[in-house]
Amino acid sequence: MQSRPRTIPEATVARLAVYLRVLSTLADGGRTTVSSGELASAAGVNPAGLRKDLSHLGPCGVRGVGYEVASLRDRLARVLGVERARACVLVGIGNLGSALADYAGFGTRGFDFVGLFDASPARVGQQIGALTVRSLDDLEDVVAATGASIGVITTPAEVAQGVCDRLAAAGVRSILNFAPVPLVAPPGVDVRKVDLSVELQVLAFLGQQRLAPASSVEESA
Amino acid sequence: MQSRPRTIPEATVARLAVYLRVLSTLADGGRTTVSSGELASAAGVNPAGLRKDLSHLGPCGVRGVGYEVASLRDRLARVLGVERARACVLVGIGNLGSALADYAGFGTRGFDFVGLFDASPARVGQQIGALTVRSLDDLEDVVAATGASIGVITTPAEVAQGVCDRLAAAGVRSILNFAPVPLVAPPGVDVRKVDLSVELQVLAFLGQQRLAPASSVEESA
DNA sequence: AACTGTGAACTTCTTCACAGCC
DNA sequence: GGCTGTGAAGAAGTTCACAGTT
Repeated sequence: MQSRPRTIPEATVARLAVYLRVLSTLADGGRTTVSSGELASAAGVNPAGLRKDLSHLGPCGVRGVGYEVASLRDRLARVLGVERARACVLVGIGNLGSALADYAGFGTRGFDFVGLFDASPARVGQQIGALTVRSLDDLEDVVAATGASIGVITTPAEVAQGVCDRLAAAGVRSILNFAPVPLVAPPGVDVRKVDLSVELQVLAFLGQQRLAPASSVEESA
Repeated sequence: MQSRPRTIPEATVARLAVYLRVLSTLADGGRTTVSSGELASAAGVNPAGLRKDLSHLGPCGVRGVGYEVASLRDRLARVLGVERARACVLVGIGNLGSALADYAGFGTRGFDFVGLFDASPARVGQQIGALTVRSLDDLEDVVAATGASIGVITTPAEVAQGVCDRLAAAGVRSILNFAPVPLVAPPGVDVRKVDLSVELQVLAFLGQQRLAPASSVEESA
């Protein structure tokens, strides 16, 4: 009664989200069909990998022809759950938090920010987009009232674990953490981390490693 | 005349940056030695994996004892190149760009922002931290004058490729791209991408997949 | 002829288990 | 005894090559 494997690999899910974006652009441009090669090149991946990614959803294209842009787009949107808007709360309204709260990219992809929170009285009351920053004291009430299932943490590292605990206890099931500290959450709560300074550091290291391939990793004893 | 392999895997480099941060915190707290288990737990990784990561640098610890906090910290800092400050330019001073320009985490990790650029006259002249936003027209001059080797792109997707081309032509060797579009760069120029809406989408999908493990990936035909 | 879907080879990353050293 | 360093096993992800379909 079920032909597809139930789980899609994480790496594939990330690429599906990229394909969805490319397909939306193509559809807006009036394009009706596209081949794996063309789609892969627009998404920055290998064509065979793209086909393998799509194969997790079952047959998506027509052999000898390619993929139908609009229907593949809709299928990806359905699989990724873009249709049903998911309520998100964001804690820590510093520079980064403000940027994310205002980031238009989220709204069109199924995410609906329903609460912005900060511990600092100076921040509370501030208006960002359509929302007003609220006191961290209101966190549990808002999560309960909105049924928010996703939380984003952009606080300083020192308080991130405490915020994580409160989000999990309030019923949030998925947390995106921008604070530079690993968080532990109870079973049933996913945490995903984005570490901006690590990204820069990796980039810089790989660049320097590429430039000096013949020398040892360290030159001093 | 060279005992270590010349290349460190990318996944390992990312974790080394995390270990460095944890070690700095431990050192500031007065800690002198630490075991792989403790360090791994603070970094959110498996102890055996941590030891394997460190093994790429050669022997780092003392068997039966552990690692010396300060010396391991210094060694990681040296390997990752934190000592020599690297000049970075940032293009696209919207909300996200402003947040990154102001992000204190970069300064302490070997990155020195030397130029902020935006195409909009309304942004030019704005003060962020110690820097003034400059016109995009000045990009090549500033890169040449400062020898910047790293560029960060936080522009809208439509102009990101053009900015990438100009950065590469001006001599930037490593680019961190926050625009939601894959960039192509000439050989010798690394591009690394951070896609915030993909991160949220993956998080949301994995959460929903975990909640519905028994049902098929899609329920409608 | 063109292009998808997929088993198989390959590479990369992670985890394990234990030898070696303090 | 305790902990590091590492070869070996295992898991995950990527790429290839081609069978299958229109």
